[in-house]
Amino acid sequence: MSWSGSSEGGSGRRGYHHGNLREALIEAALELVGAKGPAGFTIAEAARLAGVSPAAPYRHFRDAEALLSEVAVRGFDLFAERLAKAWNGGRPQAVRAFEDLGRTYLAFAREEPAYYAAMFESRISQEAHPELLAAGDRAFGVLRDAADHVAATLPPDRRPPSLMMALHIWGMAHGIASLFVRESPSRRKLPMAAEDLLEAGVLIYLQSLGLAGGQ
Amino acid sequence: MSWSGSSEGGSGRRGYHHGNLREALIEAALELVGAKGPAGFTIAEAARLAGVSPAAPYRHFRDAEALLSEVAVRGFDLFAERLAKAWNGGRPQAVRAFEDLGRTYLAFAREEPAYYAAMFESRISQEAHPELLAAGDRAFGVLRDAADHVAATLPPDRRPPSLMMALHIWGMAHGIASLFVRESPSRRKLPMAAEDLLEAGVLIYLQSLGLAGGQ
DNA sequence: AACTCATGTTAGGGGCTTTTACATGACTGG
DNA sequence: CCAGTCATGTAAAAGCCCCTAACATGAGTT
Repeated sequence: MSWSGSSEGGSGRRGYHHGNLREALIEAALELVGAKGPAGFTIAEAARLAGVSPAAPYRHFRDAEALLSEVAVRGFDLFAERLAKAWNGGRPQAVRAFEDLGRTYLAFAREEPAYYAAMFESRISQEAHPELLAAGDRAFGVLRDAADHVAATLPPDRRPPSLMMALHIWGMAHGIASLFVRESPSRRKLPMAAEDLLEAGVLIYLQSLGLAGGQ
Repeated sequence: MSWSGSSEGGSGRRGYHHGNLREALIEAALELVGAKGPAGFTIAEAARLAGVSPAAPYRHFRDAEALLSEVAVRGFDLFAERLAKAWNGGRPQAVRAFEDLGRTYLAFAREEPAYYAAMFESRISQEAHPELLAAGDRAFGVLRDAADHVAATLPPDRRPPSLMMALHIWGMAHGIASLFVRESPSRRKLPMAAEDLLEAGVLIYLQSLGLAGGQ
């Protein structure tokens, strides 16, 4: 047989060796997780999508969890990048930029369900994949810095611990994302967009700390 | 062979027929989910724990998801019960009781990881199991009522929409539970107990709405 | 041109899912 | 009391997946 000729579907192969299997598998995994959730993804099917035998992936990943973990790491990196862009060093207005961070959090969950699922819904043991924890920390670091920056606009005697602020906002954003943005279709209905819900929550929270909320 | 005699380990059987297989399977599933996460649970192993053949569970549950869904429903019911007990109609002090609700949320995630995982980390399609959605709504109803009650202590002109309040608190509680209480061992370390983190967050939030926070 | 080794393949053991046909025995009405 | 019925169990089997081992290929190196 040997379909070594040409006409490959983008991430195809050119002969016995694929040439870029590792990347092709990551792409395939992302696609599958997006379509069927982290539980629906299988190594065998990813291999099928990449056009190789079911055993080939094991040359590049110890097991299915390792592949999923790589997807999650990339997700965290992309997430951190988007968050950093939204924050933009707190310019032009720190509080406003802080709120944008929240919108961006939810937008990521909404627009990148596959990454989001791999990152937060795939039950990967962090022990076995320390780089995952590191990638997560990089993403949280953006939020942490932003909280620092915002807190610093207050006089020292009324300044809250910025780590606590960051954790509160992260928690609310993550909770709203998990409950109302992600999850299967026809999830619980909200009377408002999740983004607006979060923005209101963040505003109420910041107001309490003495940080003027927009108006 | 026929081990139909006596001496069963609690959920044993007494002959060809188990006698209480449905319940035994639910218990087994709960145990397995607690030990290995929703992904680690299998019908075959639950059947093994119950002492029946791998096909027997299908007399009681359409498939693995249906069994897991039943576990989740029971989890939501237990959750609602605990939340209602913590709220206790808002007595003796509404705001204080409201904070207890938050502690109870996290306590549930901490003390009932198996139920919590089945409820929130098992990716069951709500379409296929509408009773799950209903059970979840019953639990959220407690929070909703509490928010109503707390909001009503404010004069109408400064009264926030109680549904929004409930959603904010639910989101923060759920986010903190998901990020810092559940998840595998050695999860991200916090500088404080998750319960205290949440309580602080709720206090800050309520304060902003003009609801005196404890002191 | 021969060698080496990363990267593929085939084959296979073991496990899970779910269905189908069959077995058992608890209950029920004559 | 006894036969019939049906819920609930079992065994067998097809299909899929995981992961490993032994072997094949061919790209890059010397």
